[in-house]
Amino acid sequence: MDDRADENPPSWRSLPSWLLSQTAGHAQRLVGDGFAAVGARGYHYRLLATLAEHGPASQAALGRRSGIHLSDMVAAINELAERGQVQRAPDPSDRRRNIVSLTAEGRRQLRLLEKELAVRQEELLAPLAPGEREQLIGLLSRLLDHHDRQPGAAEEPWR
Amino acid sequence: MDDRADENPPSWRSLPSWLLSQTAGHAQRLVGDGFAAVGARGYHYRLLATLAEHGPASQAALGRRSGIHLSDMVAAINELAERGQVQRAPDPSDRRRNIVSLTAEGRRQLRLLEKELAVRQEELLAPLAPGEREQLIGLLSRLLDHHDRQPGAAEEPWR
DNA sequence: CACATCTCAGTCAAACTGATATCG
DNA sequence: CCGATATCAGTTCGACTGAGATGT
Repeated sequence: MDDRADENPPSWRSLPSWLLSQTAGHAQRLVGDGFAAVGARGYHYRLLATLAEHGPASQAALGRRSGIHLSDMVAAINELAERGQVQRAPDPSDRRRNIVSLTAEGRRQLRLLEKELAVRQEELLAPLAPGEREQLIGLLSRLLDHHDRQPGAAEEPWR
Repeated sequence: MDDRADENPPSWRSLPSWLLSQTAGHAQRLVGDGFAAVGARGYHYRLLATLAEHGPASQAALGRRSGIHLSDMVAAINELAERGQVQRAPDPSDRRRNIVSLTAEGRRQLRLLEKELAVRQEELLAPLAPGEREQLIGLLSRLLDHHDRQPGAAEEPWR
């Protein structure tokens, strides 16, 4: 009695914040599916990539660099260790620490993940021409830089 | 012994999918804070806006138009009803249905939310010039259109 | 003692699944 | 019996909080 062709786009559909969360949703689904196809999650990739870039590190340092919460590191590292992609070893010079390092298997997995990632970025940006992709990346980068540096700026007289 | 100035940006920071989810995160925080300042959530706004645009409707129809899951509608409508912003009444012509409609209070709240929303969009896009904002909106709209129409195209032979 | 590190347990928000009762 | 509607209960995922044990 009431629907079918009552699909006129809702008023909020062109709000920047809405566009961002919706496209981000699609992006996460695409990339998430890609990772899942290789039995991984996004944070696994971030962890492996961080290890490849900076070399072995304690869990705390890894957390700082990869932006993964310390409390989630335990489980994440366990998962990677079960699959033989990383290796945990006590730090002889500081017994509080576990030194986490990439294994050969981990390097192989990272290459797989990077391949998947590239495919999915392509899928994500499919409707855009090369120049437009650059534009988008540039605009988003500026937004991100701005808001990463101004965590809550202005507003409150802050304490 | 190992960090401090080891903050060179991670390799994935310029991936479109990463930029999207990070900026979307900031956007949701901004908008969410704005709504919270008036005691509301995002889905409250969507509900009120949908009612204002299409008029009174059953919960099922509301769900379809606002993109809110039926299973979440009960709670959402309860919350709005408690605040006197919407009103539930049985549909005389179909006793399965509740007809939900906006109250005067609901219209007032909607105006407040729209004002907050505008302020936060401005904050979100602060670093961009007017022309750039249009560019961004255009590019994101095209991505969203594309992926909304191709829910997962190809792949599975669908059932 | 203050502080860093690792671990575990629990919260929260948003989107989703499944089951049930009711009604047309 | 099929299908839509409303409700309730539970799950998943990510990001986060808090508390603890251990070590420097």
